[in-house]
Amino acid sequence: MDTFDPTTKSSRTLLPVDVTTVQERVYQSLRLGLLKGEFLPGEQVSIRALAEIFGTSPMPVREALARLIAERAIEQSGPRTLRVAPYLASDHENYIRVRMQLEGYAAERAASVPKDPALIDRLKRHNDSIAEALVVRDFDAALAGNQAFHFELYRAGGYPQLLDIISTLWLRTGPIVASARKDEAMFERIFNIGVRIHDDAIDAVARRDRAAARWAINLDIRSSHLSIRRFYKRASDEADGTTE
Amino acid sequence: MDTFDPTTKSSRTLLPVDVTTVQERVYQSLRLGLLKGEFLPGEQVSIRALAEIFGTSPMPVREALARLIAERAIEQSGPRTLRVAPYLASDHENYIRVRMQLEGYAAERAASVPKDPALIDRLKRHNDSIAEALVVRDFDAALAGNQAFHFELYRAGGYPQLLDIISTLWLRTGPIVASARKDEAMFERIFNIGVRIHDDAIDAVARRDRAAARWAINLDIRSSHLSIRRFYKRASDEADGTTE
DNA sequence: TTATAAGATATGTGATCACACCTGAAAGGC
DNA sequence: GCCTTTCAGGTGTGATCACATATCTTATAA
Repeated sequence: MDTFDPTTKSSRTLLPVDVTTVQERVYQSLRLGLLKGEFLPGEQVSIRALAEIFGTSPMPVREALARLIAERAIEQSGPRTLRVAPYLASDHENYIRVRMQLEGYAAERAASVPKDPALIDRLKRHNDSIAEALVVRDFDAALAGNQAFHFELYRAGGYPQLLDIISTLWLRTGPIVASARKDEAMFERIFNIGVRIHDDAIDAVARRDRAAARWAINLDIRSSHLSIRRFYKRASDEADGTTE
Repeated sequence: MDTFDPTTKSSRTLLPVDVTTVQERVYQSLRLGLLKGEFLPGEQVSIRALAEIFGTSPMPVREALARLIAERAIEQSGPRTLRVAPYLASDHENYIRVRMQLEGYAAERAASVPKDPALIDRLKRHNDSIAEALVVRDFDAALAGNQAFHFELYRAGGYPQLLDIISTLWLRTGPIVASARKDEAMFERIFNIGVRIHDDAIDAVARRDRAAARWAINLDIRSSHLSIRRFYKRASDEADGTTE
């Protein structure tokens, strides 16, 4: 057998090269960008412009965008125009309700799993990282920590399929939440409240109290939603004021 | 103004031509095929082969498949191989649980909406169409009627977003359910039971009994699931028997 | 100065080609 | 006869080109 067996030559320190497809990397990059708030809701995107940024041909971008369109993170606003899903008050309200159902259920599941001290520890660390990010006003890190906390919790429930659906919902609402960071004071307040609610959620999981876990997560979703809705309401009011 | 105004010339009887994109039609066609059971779970699909069937270039098929991959209806089983999502017992079990959460919630919502006799009438018609299809053993029609019934119900809940998520779940489990039709006796039994459960669901909606509506839909999902799981169990047992 | 029209630019969509790679069967050697 | 090798066909992937059309800019005329 003259084939190369990586296990016998592990001393070589040759790391496996990134073998994923270009399209996949573009997709992941766009996905991360959407979650980090690098795109504004309703912002128009162009295949060629993105291809230029990524340094690829338009082809991989096209397929990545096709996937994002299927996930409703990108939408076709016209015959030949693509844009990030915009903020629509009533639509967003519905997404929040669905998220409460799904994420509440996932939290319930996480709380009914056998006790896992390591899980509790990881959740606490994620939550601490949010608090630490807030004191240095690093909102990118706070956002990332929040996401890490929630998905750590949902992953504990043990449904990869459920996690999958939840993550597409985060992708849709991602730009909307992230771009509310323009109001730093509000953003800070959201996360300060969030950290406390997360503590309650951690307690609930530690006590294996399913109802309390669901309740905490639903409160977390709803409370941040209320602030964000107010943010967009104010923004649209101001826009009305300046145009007339 | 020399532009053509369709409203002033409506007497011409010229119907608006289908202006949708080729990619969109291919996508819808594949989607319908998956739901109708024209693809087997785990069946390998090829871009070029499908393009030949549709009479297009590979391009629109590529993008349509990219969308279906994002919806997890098609998956990449190898470096350069695409296939319809296969049946995996544990995965399917999880999908059923998620479906019960989501569709149960949608049914609950439909039952809490103001009374709508027209809705009840449409639901009854869909359910009758299943029963009628069964007596002539038209399983395609029964499958379509079942789908029409469920989505009519969920649509009544008034969450387009929720409907959207549910429909992607149906797309994933579609080939699995549809190809169980090979066992006609079992398929007939599933739908005979289903029709009765649907009656209960209709009653629940008419009475605006949210809990009963959720219970009926969950029973419908679970009961058909149990039969289908047994079908695949038997199929894999037989496969084991023939190979050894 | 304003409104209209014409041109330039940029858009997604579809087709075609090139490529690396995997999988199959057939041909060769033991 | 059985194993190995080789080669042909088919695969998704990426790049490039052509096209119709929407949008924005600029020039022209009132």
